[in-house]
Amino acid sequence: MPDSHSPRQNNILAALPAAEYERLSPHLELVQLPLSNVLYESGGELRYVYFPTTAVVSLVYITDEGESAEIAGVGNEGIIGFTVFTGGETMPNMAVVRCAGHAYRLKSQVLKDEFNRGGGRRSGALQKLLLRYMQALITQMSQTAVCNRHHSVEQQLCRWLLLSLDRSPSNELTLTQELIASMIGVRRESITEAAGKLQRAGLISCLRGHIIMLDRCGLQKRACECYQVVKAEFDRLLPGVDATQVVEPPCNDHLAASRGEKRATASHSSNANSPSRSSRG
Amino acid sequence: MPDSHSPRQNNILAALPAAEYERLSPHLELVQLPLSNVLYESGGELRYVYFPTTAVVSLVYITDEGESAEIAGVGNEGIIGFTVFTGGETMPNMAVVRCAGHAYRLKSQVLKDEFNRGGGRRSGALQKLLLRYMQALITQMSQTAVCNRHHSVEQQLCRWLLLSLDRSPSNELTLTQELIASMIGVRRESITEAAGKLQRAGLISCLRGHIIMLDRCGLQKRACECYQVVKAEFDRLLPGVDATQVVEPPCNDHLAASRGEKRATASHSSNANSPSRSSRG
DNA sequence: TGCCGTCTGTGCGGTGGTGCACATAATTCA
DNA sequence: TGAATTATGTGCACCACCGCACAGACGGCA
Repeated sequence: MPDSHSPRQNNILAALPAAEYERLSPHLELVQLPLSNVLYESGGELRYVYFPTTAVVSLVYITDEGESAEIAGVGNEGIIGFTVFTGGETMPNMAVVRCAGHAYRLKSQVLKDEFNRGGGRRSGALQKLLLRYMQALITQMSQTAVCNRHHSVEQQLCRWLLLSLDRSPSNELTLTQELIASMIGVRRESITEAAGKLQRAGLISCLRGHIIMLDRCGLQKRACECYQVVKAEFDRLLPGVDATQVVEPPCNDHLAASRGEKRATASHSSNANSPSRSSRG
Repeated sequence: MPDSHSPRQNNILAALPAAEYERLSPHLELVQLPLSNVLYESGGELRYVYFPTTAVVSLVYITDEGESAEIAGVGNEGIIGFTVFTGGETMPNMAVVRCAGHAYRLKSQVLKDEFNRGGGRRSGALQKLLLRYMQALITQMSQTAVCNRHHSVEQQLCRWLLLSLDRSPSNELTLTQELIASMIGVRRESITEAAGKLQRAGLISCLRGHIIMLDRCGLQKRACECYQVVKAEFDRLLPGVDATQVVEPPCNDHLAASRGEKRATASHSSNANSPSRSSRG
């Protein structure tokens, strides 16, 4: 909302100790990211890495048949362009701006140098932060895979909206159902139908490219577990500020705040327990 | 086939320069991994990391409803337990042995120390290798997500078989259709049906817990692009030996060897090269 | 040899999502 | 102000996969 920008609005940059931040700071460049802007293409190298502040970017894969699917989203908690420090340079997916906003960019080489710097035997704080973020990103991708396999469009829509709104400074998203459909990887009509249900239930309100969240708790109740799993891992792994930018009742009354004693039913550490897939629903 | 084991059968260990290998070597411990053995549970910490040689391990997530889905597989090209060096320690998924075999294990702390060592300003070879492997793993997870969304059970079965056989020293897999179903995340009957088709087409042969590949090229033709994408990234990112252990005609005649000019359809827009002029009101 | 447990194959109704066609509502623009 | 454009809502036939029930088939073992 405020017109003032600071790199510290990005959680990774915000968590850097002064010395490292000062080294990067002169190279950080504020850029505006309009909706649908492409930060890198499938197989394309990155001249810059991006630290979103208010923008949200999707990692998207397009199949040979032209179908699309979002792999993960990146907001002010993360960075676009990890291939720069993992060393592979390119990826088979692309990065598209899903929510317009701002980001700070940095020449890839600058990040690479700082990542490998880690003077002495203690590795640098930036490296530690980026590695932890990588793990959080992996969790998000894993959950996308699971969600794509097992959960309904409505559940996925709820998860997607919540994860997007967690990264948004307001209760509103500016994007069309068509765009959401291409992210979740289903028909536009399927989103219309699911959104209609949520609307009739008073959870959201849709108006030509604007979606307003009216009842966060309601959305959480309809979302699949994937939302909580991802959010919990982000909160656990990533430093400082809660990803949820807007102040809101935490709504944890009915949610398993103490997640983590799930398995156990299926298998025990010893061995020979094939992961069973018992009942459905 | 040979009864002799060596840590160098794992590609990461094989690619280590002598000095680093010698440091790790005394701590490497050969372990046998029977089918369905669980290396770590959801949310469980790892006392050891594992470098598979002949075993193949799946990262699997079990939903609250008891449904399972494989996130990625790890064979002799990789390592189980990356959370040790990303710093998060635990993950919401579990690691299960999908193909019985051997692996070398290493105390987590030893790996952590070596990872962070990187004496001087050049980071260590192990760190470089592990980071590149992370990227390959991420590609695999991404493709799992895409595949779960858009491709048929038959296509996914082909992909899964190929990726498993690439890591196997023979043309045969020892596992039941039930197990495959739990990995792909579908009913056992769906696998039976798809496998039946492949069998009638003469591509594979199934006999009570044994699957033999008869026609690799035929499988590749029926698999979705995901197999090629993952394999190409593994070949590109990971050092040395081709993951395919068995000598086999490469079968690249009909496959798009020159992948990489795909995207474009969805969105365009010039790259975010223009620094925002609103950088300060 | 015959029994039994496990693995594989098959049929059938049900359902969630698809692909298409088209109606209606909001926004832009002439 | 009206027309063109874009976004959303709805109906319908279709299909892949599900859940269930059950039949055969193979292998281990007494």
